[in-house]
Amino acid sequence: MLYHRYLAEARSRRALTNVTSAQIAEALDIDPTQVRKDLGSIGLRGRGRVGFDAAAVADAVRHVLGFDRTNLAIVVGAGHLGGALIAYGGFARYGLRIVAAFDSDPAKTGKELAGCPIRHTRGMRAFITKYRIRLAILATPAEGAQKVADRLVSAGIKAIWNFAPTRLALPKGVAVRDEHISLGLAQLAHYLTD
Amino acid sequence: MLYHRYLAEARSRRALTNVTSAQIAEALDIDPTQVRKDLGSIGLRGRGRVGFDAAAVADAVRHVLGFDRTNLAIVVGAGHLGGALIAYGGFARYGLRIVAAFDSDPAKTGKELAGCPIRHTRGMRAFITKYRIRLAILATPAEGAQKVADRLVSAGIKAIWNFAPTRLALPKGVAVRDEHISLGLAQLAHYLTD
DNA sequence: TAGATTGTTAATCGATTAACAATC
DNA sequence: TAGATTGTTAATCGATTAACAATC
Repeated sequence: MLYHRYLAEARSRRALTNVTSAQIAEALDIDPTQVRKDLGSIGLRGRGRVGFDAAAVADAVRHVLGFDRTNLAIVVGAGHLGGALIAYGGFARYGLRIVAAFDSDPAKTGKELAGCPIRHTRGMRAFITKYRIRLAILATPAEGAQKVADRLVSAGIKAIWNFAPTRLALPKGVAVRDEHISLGLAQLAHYLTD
Repeated sequence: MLYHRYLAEARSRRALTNVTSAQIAEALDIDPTQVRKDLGSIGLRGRGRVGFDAAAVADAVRHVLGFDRTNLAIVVGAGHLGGALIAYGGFARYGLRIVAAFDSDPAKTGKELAGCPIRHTRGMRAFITKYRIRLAILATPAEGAQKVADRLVSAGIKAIWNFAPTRLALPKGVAVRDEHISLGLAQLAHYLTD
């Protein structure tokens, strides 16, 4: 949901206590009725002539999105992209804590990046088991991705955030979210050729 | 569209000459009728009992997506993420050619990364004008993003691929594609808390 | 009270799916 | 010819929008 970002921004700009469905709708470019329905569906009631309690909405949205619970995660693949994901501290406020990165290249392992240790993939399974990691961020090249994913799953990973530009075949019960960035590129390229 | 990736993969696996709407639908988990409609809408006709000419479909899709025309692009922000985007060579086959990167930190400028020169943002406007760049990839922190975007637009940029975790306000006529990665995270986090 | 805003039901719109004659 | 697959029209489904009485 997009509500989260809007609320975070709006509240930081000015300390507003109430927000109407019309305001949210305006900012997000959707229908006010839609906003009222969404908010209603997660148990929020507004007040006539006043609107919704901004803080309550923000909290409820955070809760629904799961951002108020911390998930431990590992990054696999400490190349440029993996490094970017590790170094970007912004995931913390979404409840994501990257506790380690793994790479098969000994030249990369043994160091730290932004406080995050980079280990060799040898120890990956043991680490996952030991810390009961359920979420893995896959930032390897496309080639090895499927193999790595299989290993992750067999070690107990329940959700994979896939940045490798390939489609993974995974058993049911494991959630995957493909971040195929090139799709966005397609839209822009299309626009430019008009 | 997702057709592109499927076709590229399918054709590399085995040299197939014909492909049926059912096959594509199966692989992409959509309805066969949908596939026939989409293909029909871009002028492709299939043949009864045979299907579609795989090569023709691949070409037409590439054309519609604009991947058969090369777009020059610059990256702004040569941090971890910017570096990842530069180093990842995969955009070339989508018709994107990153010709330079810009950063305001003198410690980063003057070098090359994967054959791509990293320059100081001072010279950005002149560069955009000189090479008639229309597409910019924004990989700065959220804070400076809006300012950078404004400068890009005033220099003639027509499309911005925004990786900065913020919403940009831009004039009409400039296309923006927000790559808010955290949305994917939200989905996964939600799954894990079930 | 008066009026803005909600919650919800009904209507519209579009997209997805089913059905089937036409085609190769 | 026989049969698989298409192209397209019709039906279904869901999501979005409009309308309006209830509420604060």
